Amino acid sequence: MPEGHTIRRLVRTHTQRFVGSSVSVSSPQGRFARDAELVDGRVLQSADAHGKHLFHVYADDLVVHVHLGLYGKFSLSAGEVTPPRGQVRMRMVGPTHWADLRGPIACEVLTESEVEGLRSRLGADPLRRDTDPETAWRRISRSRAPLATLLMDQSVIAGVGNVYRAEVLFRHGLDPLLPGRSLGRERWDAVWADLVALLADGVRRGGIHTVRPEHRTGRGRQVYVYRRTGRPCRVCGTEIQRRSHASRNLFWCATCQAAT
DNA sequence: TGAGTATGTTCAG
DNA sequence: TGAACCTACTCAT
Repeated sequence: MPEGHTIRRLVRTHTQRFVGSSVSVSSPQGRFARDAELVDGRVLQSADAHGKHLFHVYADDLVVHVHLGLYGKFSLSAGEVTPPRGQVRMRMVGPTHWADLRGPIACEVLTESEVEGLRSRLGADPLRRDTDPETAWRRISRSRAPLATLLMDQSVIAGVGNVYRAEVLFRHGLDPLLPGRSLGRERWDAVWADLVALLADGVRRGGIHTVRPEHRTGRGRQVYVYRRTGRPCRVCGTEIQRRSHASRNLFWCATCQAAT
């Protein structure tokens, strides 16, 4: 699930397997071929992420920028490099491992200054230590837009997607349609702290698990409301609701999330 | 095997 | 607001 935690895990993996080594970069599919030539054979200096954006920093001010979008996926393999299967946008071959990227919405080479420009348009990232949540609070506390819109706005908070949005609103009993400026400072502080903890947990576990121990039932997906339409709320038993909000699915419990 | 659906973003109208 | 991008998974047949 490519929300912020997925990208952060890629940073970790790519740092372990490729950083410090010369990497062969190619585009079997062809759509990244011209840019791949710019970095092919260079040493990967670092990997980084801001929200859902992934950056591979090579020597000479060249950065591969990847955004997975809805479908994008990296695979990682060790040992013998096999012929590409399907549409491989970018292939990276390091000394011990190789990775294939399929279906991203963005895969391009940028300069450091272009990366700065891109990052300046992104909001606070709960997974970055250097992030400033005050910038997000300023936007939210002045906005008439509903929390459901603000939480998914990458220029407000970077890295939160539809699953974390639905789950964090539930965990704080917040009506998704509550205007940002009605939230209040204390509740915002709690929501932000929870996002930091939830995304960090997602990085550790490689999946989104948001249900507190006292509400868990068996195994399987551990979420409160995301894609649980019509099923009973884990807390109060009310049927989980679904509606389309700005062309995205929004899930919530009308009983637990009635707070105004 | 095929239909339906999805975690995201951008752009046209 | 809807289409496009173009991949993988689940479920029904």
